[in-house]
Amino acid sequence: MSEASSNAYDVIRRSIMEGDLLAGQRLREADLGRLCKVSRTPIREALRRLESDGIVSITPNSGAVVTTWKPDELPDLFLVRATLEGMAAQFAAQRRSEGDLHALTQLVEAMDEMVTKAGDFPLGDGALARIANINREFHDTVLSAARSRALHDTARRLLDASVMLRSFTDYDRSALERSCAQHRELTEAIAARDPERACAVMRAHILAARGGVLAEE
Amino acid sequence: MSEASSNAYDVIRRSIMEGDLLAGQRLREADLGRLCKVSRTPIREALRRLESDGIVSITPNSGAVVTTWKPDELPDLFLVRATLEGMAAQFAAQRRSEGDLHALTQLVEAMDEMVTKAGDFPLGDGALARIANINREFHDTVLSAARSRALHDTARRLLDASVMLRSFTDYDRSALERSCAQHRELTEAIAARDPERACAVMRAHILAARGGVLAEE
DNA sequence: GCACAGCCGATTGTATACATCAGAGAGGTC
DNA sequence: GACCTCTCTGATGTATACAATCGGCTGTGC
Repeated sequence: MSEASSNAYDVIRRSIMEGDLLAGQRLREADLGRLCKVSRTPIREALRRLESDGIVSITPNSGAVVTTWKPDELPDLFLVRATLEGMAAQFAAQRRSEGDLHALTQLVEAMDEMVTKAGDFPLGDGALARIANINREFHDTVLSAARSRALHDTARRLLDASVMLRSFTDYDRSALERSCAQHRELTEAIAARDPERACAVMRAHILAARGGVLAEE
Repeated sequence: MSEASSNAYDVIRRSIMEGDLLAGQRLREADLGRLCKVSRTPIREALRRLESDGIVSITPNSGAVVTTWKPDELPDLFLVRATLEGMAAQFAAQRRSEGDLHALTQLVEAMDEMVTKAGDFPLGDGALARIANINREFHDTVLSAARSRALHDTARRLLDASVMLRSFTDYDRSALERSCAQHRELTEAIAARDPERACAVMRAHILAARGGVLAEE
């Protein structure tokens, strides 16, 4: 797995996260093999890992597709995410290092810049993909700062699933600015080692996204 | 994956859950292949799935071992589990079917019988493995009754990790009886469609197990 | 006696060939 | 014309052969 397999895993995962492969799309092993320039064996291992990550669904003897979520499953998804990441924010406020804080601050700045300097709305795919990527890294950094293997491994799956939904797609300027402001406030709470506030801000932040997804239906 | 691979997955998983393969033990592909009577290919796929399930750890070019948990990781593990399964119990109280209730009742009866008719303590491995299995099924049934894919998929990993710890190992009679009583009370709360109580009982139940694990150190 | 380099066995990683299965499409029957 | 069945194609599932890598052992030099 040292090279071909983990490389294939990264390539496929990125393709899904960045929206090149859309939900429901069929993933043929031979095609992916050509894409990653390896044989089917490491591709199959990558697909199995992605399945357990929850972003690919495999039907025996039939093949793999990018995982789809039914609209009525989304409220629970975001609620569970809000609970877990809220707990992570709480722990992060208690256990963070200076390095964590530095990383969070940089990610807040980067996202702020992307949003404020953004041109006309709706944004192009490139800009949205970059913003989504920064957003994902921010949340992942909070999860790491919580210093809990159980929490990190568990919450990352849900974070990935949310990013996959591309619920940013038709975010308008005000929604993105609110999101930035919440990231900034969360970073402040973590910097101030205020666990309750960090938890509350994170919950509010994710439940806001939940509201946005529900409104799309 | 229709046959050999999923079969290998089940065999290895059961072996770990039932304590035949202990934490930290090396899992050689060739050995497992002989055990399951298949070639290394499906074994490798099973191991990759088990890794993402969190019960096997794979080091590239080095091999797979049964996942170990450091003592200082356990409090968080049980706390996250308590939160997720508490939420599941809450949803189960709201969304359960009559079938769910029937299954829970039967599992409570089965566990009760195992514990009350149990002979001298400490119990033998066989009796403990059966009790652990019923316990696992009970919790899994609650997760299913919550009717939430995000919650079920997420919480099952932590449940498996807890079962793997075999924290029952030196449960005495009183601890097992308390566990049974809590299962019974939880079933009552779910039957009565009382979400807050169901959540509270589940949290108390899991945090009791957490206390037991911590006391072992 | 100790440290280090190089070899060797064992194990994992990858590619390929073959077996098996699901689904689409043609052809036939009612 | 609708439906059923059969075949056939393309994909996945498995086994095996080969390549790459790791860890321990041995033997040498100091």
